[in-house]
Amino acid sequence: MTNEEKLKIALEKAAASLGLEAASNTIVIERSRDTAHGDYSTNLAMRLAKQAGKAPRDLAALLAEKIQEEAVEKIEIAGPGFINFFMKKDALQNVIAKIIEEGENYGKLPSKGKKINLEYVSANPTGDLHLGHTRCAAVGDSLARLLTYDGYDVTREFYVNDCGNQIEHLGHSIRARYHELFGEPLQLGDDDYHGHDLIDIAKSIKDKYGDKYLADNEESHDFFIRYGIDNELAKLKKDLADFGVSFDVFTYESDIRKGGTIEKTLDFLKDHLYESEGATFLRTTDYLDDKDRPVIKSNGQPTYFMPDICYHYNKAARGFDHLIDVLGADHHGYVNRMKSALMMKGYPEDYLEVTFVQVVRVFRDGAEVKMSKRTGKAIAHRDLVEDVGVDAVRYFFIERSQSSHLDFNYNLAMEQSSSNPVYYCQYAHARCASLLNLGEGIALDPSGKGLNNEEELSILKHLADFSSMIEGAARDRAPYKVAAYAHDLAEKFHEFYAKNRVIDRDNLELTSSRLALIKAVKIAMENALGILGVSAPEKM
RNA sequence: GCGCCCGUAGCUCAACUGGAUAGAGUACCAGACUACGAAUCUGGGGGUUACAGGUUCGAGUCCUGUCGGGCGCGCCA
Repeated sequence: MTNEEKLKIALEKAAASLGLEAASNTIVIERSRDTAHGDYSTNLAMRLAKQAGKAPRDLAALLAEKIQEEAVEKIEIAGPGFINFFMKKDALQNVIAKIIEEGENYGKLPSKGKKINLEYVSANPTGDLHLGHTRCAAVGDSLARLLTYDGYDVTREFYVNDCGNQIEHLGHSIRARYHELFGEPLQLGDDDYHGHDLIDIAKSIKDKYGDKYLADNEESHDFFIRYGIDNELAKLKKDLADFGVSFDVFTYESDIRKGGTIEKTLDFLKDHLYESEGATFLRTTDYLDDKDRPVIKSNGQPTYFMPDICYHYNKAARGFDHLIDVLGADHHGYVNRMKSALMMKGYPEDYLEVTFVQVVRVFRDGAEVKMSKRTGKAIAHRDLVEDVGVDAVRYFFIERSQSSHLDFNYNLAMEQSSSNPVYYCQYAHARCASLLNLGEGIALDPSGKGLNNEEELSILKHLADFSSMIEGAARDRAPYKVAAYAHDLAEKFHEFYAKNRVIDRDNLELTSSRLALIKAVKIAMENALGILGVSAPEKM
């Protein structure tokens, strides 16, 4: 049981003994920001003051008297009525043995027995990844690792849109480049893809098949599309894999559509459909939406929304307890219509959760670079990773809450890549490794004996908070909190290192304790960086 | 015009979901390696939390309005 839980129970009992009602969810235990305010604090007395008909400070004193909890060293009343808890040190020191024993599993929470489907990136296979995808990939992948740590059974999924207009344009664009290679003038429309990567694809077709597909017939039409999708998807997979991002399942829209799924789904939804101006609309306003949405265009073709409904029904049918989509914030209008569609099939409103990743605005050479796959002007994910490195890029995109807008200065990122805070964390890890190497042969003492100074206690407290940090970060879908934790840990370690000598051959007892502490820090750092998808090097 | 997100130090962002003196990084200034890695540490300046009201013991956080920015507004995806 964590300290927070112990204190909650003790407070609940204390309140009850005074005849006050304190539901456990109204009891908030916080880590004190200032060490002068002890280890934990609660505002309970202030919240119950009205109910008790007493001044907050007086009530706090009464509560404090009634609290019985062994791990508490002393209690103080402070400020407007805070109750501050000072915990006994021995419980804190146990954390070292626990970390060393559990190793890479330290901080992992027991299985919740719940399956989550997490979909992220799902970039269309029509061109290279840009920095918006980079942020979604970093956030989605870290979120998957974080939720796994928190005890969920996570399936990582990528949805491949291999149907529709964009794909037609892809096929047409490659065909145009292919014809260009045979000396014909380039014929690209406004809606086609102008990126130069398609030239390489066209060249590879010419190398492999010569002039076989110059004829304008159905076979060559389908060939260019198929070849384009396969090549673009292979590139996406490689770029993501090089970025440390992988998926358990790739679901193709073309597979979803097989077997008349769209027709069957329309039939299922028939009570929610109506015709207007030749098109078919879904009455999503009966649920959460502010407008009804077209599912079949007046030309008889389904809109993008229709197969998306089928896809989400498909995910739901696979037995997940919860669905999470990580989407760019420009899709926010999409969430209510999809939730509505799921509710038509009987799923609760919160079955589908959408985590939005805010747009990245990119500045280079003082001007904003607008995202555009068509014109090929956007900054490519691959170029950034090559220029700055995987660890620095991942840290940069995970460091801040994904819900905040991010202005990304490309020139600055290049200049500052060597001062990226990720190295601060990695350096702490490498220092730990170095110390453990130097101290090889000295037995580690994980009892925590003799670790009493300010820096040591500060590290111990932080280490003990690992699990509650995981819980909070997972609950808030906030991998950036793991980055903040890693940075804090590094800071506390560097501070300790600067003020204390670890290896002292004349004091082996303390050295043994400190080396065990170092070992624990190293493990915690490696686990935290692992969630971020950042490496933990032994040397730098 | 309507809806969603946002506005915090020169810049990029935090603030444990309403708590105590609003914190980090970066940039700038001044210090610290003849003992374990200076990719580090110590100290300093830098704020009317866009603005104006309101709610209460307490507001960067909640409510209303104003200003400013981004995104989205039935047959593009």
